[in-house]
Amino acid sequence: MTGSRVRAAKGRGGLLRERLLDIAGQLLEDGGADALTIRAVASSAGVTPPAVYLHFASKTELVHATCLRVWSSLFAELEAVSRGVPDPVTALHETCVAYILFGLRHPSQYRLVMDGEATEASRRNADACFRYVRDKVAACVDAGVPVESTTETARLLCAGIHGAVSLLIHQERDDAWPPDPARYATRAASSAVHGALLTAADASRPSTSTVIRPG
Amino acid sequence: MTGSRVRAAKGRGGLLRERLLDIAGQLLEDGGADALTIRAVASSAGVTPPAVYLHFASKTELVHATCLRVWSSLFAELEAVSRGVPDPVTALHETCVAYILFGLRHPSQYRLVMDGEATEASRRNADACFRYVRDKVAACVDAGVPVESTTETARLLCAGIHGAVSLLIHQERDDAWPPDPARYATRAASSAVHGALLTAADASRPSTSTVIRPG
DNA sequence: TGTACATCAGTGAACGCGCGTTCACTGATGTAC
DNA sequence: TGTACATCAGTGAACGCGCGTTCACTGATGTAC
Repeated sequence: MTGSRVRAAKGRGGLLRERLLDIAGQLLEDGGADALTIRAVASSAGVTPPAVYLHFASKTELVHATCLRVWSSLFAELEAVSRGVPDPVTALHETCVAYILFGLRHPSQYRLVMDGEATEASRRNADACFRYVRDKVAACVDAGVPVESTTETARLLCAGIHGAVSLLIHQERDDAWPPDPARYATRAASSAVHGALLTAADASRPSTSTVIRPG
Repeated sequence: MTGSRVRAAKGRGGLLRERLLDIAGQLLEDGGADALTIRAVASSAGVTPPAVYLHFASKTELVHATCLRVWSSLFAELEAVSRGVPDPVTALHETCVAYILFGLRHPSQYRLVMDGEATEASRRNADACFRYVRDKVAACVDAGVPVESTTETARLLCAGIHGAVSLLIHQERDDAWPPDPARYATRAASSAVHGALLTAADASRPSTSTVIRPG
């Protein structure tokens, strides 16, 4: 319903495709996954529903393409943040902070790619994301951080940072909570990194005697 | 479509209500939240859709009642597990393990109450669950475990255990992964407990020098 | 003990809704002669 | 340079689907007399 749309020139049909993806991302951000319908996207683009099928074979493909964009921007943010950080554990921590902040900034997008149905491509991207974190963990191991299994450590770490995002996204967003997203992300990332590395180094279960260390 | 159903006797209309809730839980477990429709529940109970409205004012109320059951069983499992564990950190750890195992055993139920839309009652139950964990943390603090903020520690902990469940639920369930859910739950719980307590005790960010401790 | 009646669990058919998708079409535009 | 034509972006109307929900009804059953 964006009123006066001019029809694309002859070779330029692909322009609408990009526009539809922009709009899909916006609808997702504004109204969540339920707002992402063929009709809403078309209407928002000032076009009729069948026009969408000129560029996407089905709704599934439209959603799929939207997910790919989300993954791309996540990867871009992750890669930007740890560039030039020499200490590998610090770099890992920064990566986790960036991950959490991305999730908090784009809750609907995050939900779509993480909680949405597991298509083949979404699985591949989640895998790539996991491998990215695992590589960061491997760099820590190379630097002398003791872990039993790099893969398991990365798994624990991913669980921690995903949980930090997920818990916040799926709950109270109305109050003044969190008061400071950056602080929350930092502490949650610290908790995930410390927890994963400590657990990976030492298989003992926590008890009062293991967590109270004489200062 | 359970064929030969006998109609309830005169004062016994409430029996169908319980039956509908049993079936709703089963549908949820078998087919996820999308499978939980008025028509499916009715059909599964051998009854017509309007009969459901004799016991629930709307679909929302049916879902709501189903959620209450999930919360109840989660609380019951949590309370059973730490009974009689003297060491408070061990009790906290056992609680986390039980939480994670519950989520892994009932993925669809877990998703419904955690990822579903935040109704007032669902928020109240999530709050109760959080307070339960926080009380366990408080017991650790009473025993001498140093934390800056009990509430924040509990928050980090909940993020960790929720993430452990969520990550596993939303992904690869086909492969032989996890090879051993009990082991996964134990390690993820250790990671969450260690991470939360360590981060709560020491606000420094992780770096290589802080995680490599001379053995 | 027999019968009329109010009660209540459940039925059957239909409603409107938004959805994804299809199909025959239209009309502007670049291109070949 | 002018014109016929193939191409291609998009339209308009309609389809079937499953959903939640409504409404008038039916028929068994416990109860009052």
